Amino acid sequence: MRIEAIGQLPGTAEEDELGGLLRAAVGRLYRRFRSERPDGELGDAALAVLTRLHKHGPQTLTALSGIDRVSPASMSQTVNRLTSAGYAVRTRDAEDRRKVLLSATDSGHAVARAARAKRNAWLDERLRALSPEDRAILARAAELLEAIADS
Amino acid sequence: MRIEAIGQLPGTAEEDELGGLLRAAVGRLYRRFRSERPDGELGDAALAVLTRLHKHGPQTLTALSGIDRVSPASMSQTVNRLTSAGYAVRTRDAEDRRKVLLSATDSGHAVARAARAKRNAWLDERLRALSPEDRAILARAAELLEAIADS
DNA sequence: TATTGTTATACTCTATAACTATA
DNA sequence: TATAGTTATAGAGTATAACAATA
Repeated sequence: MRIEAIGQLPGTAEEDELGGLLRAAVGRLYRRFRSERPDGELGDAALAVLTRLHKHGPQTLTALSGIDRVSPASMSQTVNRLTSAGYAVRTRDAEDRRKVLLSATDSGHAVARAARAKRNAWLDERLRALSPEDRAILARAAELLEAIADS
Repeated sequence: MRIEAIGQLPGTAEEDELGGLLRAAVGRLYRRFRSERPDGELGDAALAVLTRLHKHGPQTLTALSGIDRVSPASMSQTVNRLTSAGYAVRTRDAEDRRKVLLSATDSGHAVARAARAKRNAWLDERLRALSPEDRAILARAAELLEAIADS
């Protein structure tokens, strides 16, 4: 606990506080999202991968693991849950046979659509209650947060 | 930049899409936060609880589980990790002996301070790179996201 | 040798069910 | 009976280490 010595300088207090507030808000909202999961459905990591395959088409395992900053080993296991459920398939790349392309199956696409509709219902309801200005702020914030996650 | 859509046709596809974009951004950033965890440190759930005890003082178990929308059983186990590490203590409420008050220990407070400094370093760096306008947007967005998580 | 992916193992986080203790 | 909390058990998600296959 010697790191206590790292004090926050007065001049940087505001943005320091923004970091803490942002982290807390993202953490709480993420856990809230997770708590909305209906029984027997895919977990959040698997659904995020399936949604990506649904929206952006086939991807290699390494690409998927890079996107979520997760180890390839971890992503391989998440993909196992999708293939076991019949929502995705592995295809060997013909040109570079080390690579594996993941694709959503027909039922995978259907599940991705349905899950989004169900799981975002309560979020959409809350967004509709906001002013157009606040929605615009959140739209811009979503872009900024994605950019930060990408960096 | 979707922010230009202010005042245009609220009620249709745009806010629908906002929900999906917001969920994706929050999910990706949360996983990014989690990937920054140094080896041997507390997990994100345990650190979130410790940070809360550090900032807001002693709380009952039920209160903590309500804040993170987690079952009391789950929170009890998260608290077990904190007490095992010596970062928090349980105290029986004298007036209602069913209740348990959780408090951060001295080393718990120190860890909360240190962990915040270490884990937010890269986030603070990215926030400093933004324009004051974008930081203001994120500050307001943090409030909105907290309010949504609370609702 | 380097890259791509997998399996084995272990830890965190979460849930439900069954339980104790107190009100 | 109702409330506050715990323990037991199981599943999702993650990591590292060790491995195989291909380039």
